[in-house]
Order: sequence, then C-alpha cells, then structure tokens
Amino acid sequence: MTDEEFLAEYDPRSYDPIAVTVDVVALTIRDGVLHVLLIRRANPPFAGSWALPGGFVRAVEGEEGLREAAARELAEETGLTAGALGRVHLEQLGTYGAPGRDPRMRVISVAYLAFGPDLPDPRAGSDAAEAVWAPVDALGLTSTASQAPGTTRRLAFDHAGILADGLERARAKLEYTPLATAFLGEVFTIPELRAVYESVWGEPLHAGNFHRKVLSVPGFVEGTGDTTATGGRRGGPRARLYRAGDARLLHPALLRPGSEDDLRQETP
Amino acid sequence: MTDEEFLAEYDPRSYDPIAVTVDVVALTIRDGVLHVLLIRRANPPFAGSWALPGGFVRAVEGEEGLREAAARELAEETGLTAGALGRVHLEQLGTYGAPGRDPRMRVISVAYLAFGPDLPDPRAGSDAAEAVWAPVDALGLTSTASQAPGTTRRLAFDHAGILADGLERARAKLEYTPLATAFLGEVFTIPELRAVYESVWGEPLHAGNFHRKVLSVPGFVEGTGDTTATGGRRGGPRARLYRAGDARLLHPALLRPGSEDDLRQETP
DNA sequence: TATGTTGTACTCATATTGAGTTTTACTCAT
DNA sequence: ATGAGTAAAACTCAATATGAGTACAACATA
Repeated sequence: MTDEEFLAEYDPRSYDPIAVTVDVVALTIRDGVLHVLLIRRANPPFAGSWALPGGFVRAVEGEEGLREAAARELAEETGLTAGALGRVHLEQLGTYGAPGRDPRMRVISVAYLAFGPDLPDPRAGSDAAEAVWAPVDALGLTSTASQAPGTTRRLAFDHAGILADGLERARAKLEYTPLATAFLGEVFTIPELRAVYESVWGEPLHAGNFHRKVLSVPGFVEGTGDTTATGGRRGGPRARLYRAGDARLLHPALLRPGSEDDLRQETP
Repeated sequence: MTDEEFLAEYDPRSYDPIAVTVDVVALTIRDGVLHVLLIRRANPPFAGSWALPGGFVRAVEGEEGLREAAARELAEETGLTAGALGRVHLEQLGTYGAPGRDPRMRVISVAYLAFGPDLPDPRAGSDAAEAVWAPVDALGLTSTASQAPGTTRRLAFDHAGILADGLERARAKLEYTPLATAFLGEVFTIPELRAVYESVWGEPLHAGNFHRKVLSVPGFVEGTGDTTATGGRRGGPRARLYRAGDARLLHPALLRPGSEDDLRQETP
C-alpha cells in the first residue's frame, strides 16, 4: 500500500477525540511587581474562576501552529497589535495532559510563557468575563508543590501548577539569557534592569556587583550615548541608557543568590 | 447553567479531531558513543523510514498520562521491565504541532527525552519493522537548522528536528544537572563519568580538572569505599567507585568548553 | 622486566565572585 | 540657598573557581 492509498482510506474520526488547547503564562512587571495575565472564565467549567488565558486549537482554522495560536490568544486578551507583539518574548513552556485535568474530556494543553514590557490593561476577550494583570505574589504559590491556604484566588484546572512552572522557568531563564530585557522598553538603565531581576527573583541584589556583571557579559547590553533626563525620583545622578545587545545566552551566567538548599534533596 | 448541566450537554465530537502522539528521544551510550533509539516504520506514512519510537495517545485507554505513555512506548521498544525503567531518566522535551507535519491529519506530538544506561538491543514493537540503537553522529545533524546531505538515513516526519532539540537539551542538561549519572550503572568511576560528558559533548575534557570539579560540587557523587577490581584495559591504577549523590542541580555548574560563537548573533 | 597508560593529587597563573567603600550628581524638604 | 538623603558608577580586596600543566604511583601488556 502506498502512502497515497493509505491516506485515501484513513479516517481521522475513528479515534477517540482529544482536544488540544493553548494556554499562556504572560508575565510583565508593573510598578516593580511581577504580574501575570489572568481571565475570569465566563463559561463552564469553572465559570467565574480565574484562569490563564487560552483556547482550543482548531484543526483546520487557518492552519495555525501552536505558537501562532498562543500569540493570538495573547493578542486577543491584551489588545496588542502585531507590532507591539513583536517585542514580546514567547516560548513554549510545557504540555499538560493528565487524565481528568478537564472535566469535559481528555484535554492536552500546550502552555506558553510570555515576557512583555509594561502592557496596557487587558480587555476581556471572547469567553472571558474579565481580564486583569494580577500580582503574582498575591496568588500564594511558590513552587509546584506548595499551595498557600485561604487568602488567594484559586486558579481553574491545573493552572496553578502551570503558573508555578512558568515562574520557575522565568527565574531560571534570567540567569543564563538576556531575556530580562524583554520586560523593559527599547532603552533602559542598568538599575531598571536590576529591578527586573529583583522582581522576578524576589530578592534584592548588590547594585555594584550587578552593574559590573551586566557590563562585563559580552552582548548583554550596549550603551546608547545618552543618559536619563533627570535623576531618580528620590535623588541620585542620571543613569546611562542601554539597549539589548545581540547575545542570546549570557556567558558567564548571572547566578541568582541564595538557597543552596533546593539544589539538594531527592524527591522523597 | 451549572457545570453538571453543561457537561451533560457537551459533545466532544463536535470539534475537528486532532490526534496526539508521544515520541521518545531515548539516548544511551554504547562503547563510548552516544546512541539514539530508532525504529523502522512498518506502516504508512513513511513506511520503511526510520523514526523515533512513539505512538498515539488514546483518550480512554487506561487513563494514561503523557509521561506514562512515553514510558510505555520506551518499554515496548526496549523490552525494559518496570524495574529497569526506574533507573531511566525521562523528561518532557517539547511539543511539535506544525500544520502538515503529518500527512494524515493534524497531529500534535509531545516529545520526551530519556537517558539510560547501556540497554539491551531493542526488539521491534508492534508497528515497527525493526528497532536499533543508532549512533547519533552517523545521523549527520548538529543543530535544528542544519541537515547533512546524502550520507544518512533521513528520519520520518519532523523527527530530525526533534532529535536535534533533544541532543541540544541533553548537552545543556549535563552542564547544570547530575543527569550524566543516568547513563551509567549504580556505581561508576570518575573516568567513566567523564566519558559520558565527552560522548555527549563530543569533545575531550581535561581529566584532572574534571576530576577535581566533580568531587568539589556538593552532592554530585558520593564515594563508596571501593575501587575497581582491576586497572583500566590499557593500564593505569584502579579507579575509585562512586554512586550518584543527592544533588538535583550542580552548583557551580560544569560548563562545557568552546564555542563562544553560538552565544552571539541574533536570528537574522 | 621494560614500556606505555591512566587515576589521582598537585601547582600556578588568571578569571570571577561577594562584600564593601568612595566619589559624585542628583532630588527634596526645609 | 542649603543641607540631608539617595543612588549611579567606579573602585578595592579577599575568597573562590577555572584552565593548563606537572608529578607520581599503580596498573596492563608485551
């Protein structure tokens, strides 16, 4: 049997249906605080719950790839035009397909992770009742395992786990890639870049060492000739302006300080 | 409408069908050479071509998760029992869903990456005509982009790209995780561990510095009291034996030497 | 027994890091 | 204005990590 003969007889509907969705963990920094884009679901299941923006991938519809689907979901929810979307970093995070994660049917969800500069307030898309940038800290999750009690809005499906994975990925990516610049505008200062690291890592960094390190990594940033027009809000000299360099990896990496602890220990 | 009412009316078949497959990039080291598990396809499409082992995820069938499906595919193709599978490292690599990547229909493939100690010769599974451990070098691919001309067996679908991504992931993982030990038995010597790095990275390492580094990273390896019974095949003293430690991340990392070049340069 | 190989322990010059200090330029509240 | 506080950027210095090489004893093989 040739491939052609085979394809003529092939019936895609002979298998049990599995739905594929794309969900997006979109991160940005507002007022020095890391935020994630959440929508409030308008329809069942989990109507009224907060969730990551996302939607079903239709098999035919425009023949769109997974990444394109993620970009579309993000654009729909943020009102970003294609131009503004160009400055947003988008990468695949992982795929979640545990049986029972969606009560309707077997759903495989391909999660994407997005970093963007301070974006406008979102407008709710098609099947969302509401859309907001939510401060990540207030969601009370630190790792995949832990889940804060009480206090917080619980996310629909397994989105809390996906978000936790996205945050961990974001923290790791800042170590060895220049992607922190994706949270900033075209030009930025070293202290602004440091603020990104501090927001994502959640701990203060040594200003002097950070400054030295960033300038010593080849291709991380390149200086424009300029400085800011004024000093900082609370004083201090004007800062020099930089733009992102051409490096794709930081070498050597900017290691985050701290917890030697979570390096150890087997999964028990 | 409550969730219950909604679910009662919900018809999964109202959507276009999308198939989900799981493919596995299984790596092992035989005679100091990195090998990948390949099968020769028995059925169309691409009958007769080499491909990564994998198969469709059925919606119902045992309510199996994606990871379980990958483990099952791996076990079917290698004849590994559950016990032996326990020593195999298995992680999700990425999901490939470009339209047209499978001529039959829209197929989303979730790829997994596996590292195992030298495993027995595979026996062909259900829809494979043949299964082999193939030396990776002979496949003539170095990165996602490049594809060697002539010489090599081409892989079916987009499996060459998936394999390339898996290899790059493996190379990176050896830098900052102790997963190199997954290619070895329960106990091993430092030179054996070094051989793993050299096989995966494809370049020789400084024996003395490697030795010092491995022993200095906390939790990478822990000594058993023993040594090998004899010296090396071509001479040399007996080597001390170690087993994997409890670290999950190497700190500081073991950076691979070389190409400062591919760190730079934007995608043009 | 001679020869070559290799595991392990060294040395040493050169980065890289973490912590702190200094200088200087700015804002803001008197 | 003026002084107090702040912060950018450039330092210093000790501790640590790295790359390259040397030394030597333990081993296999001829």
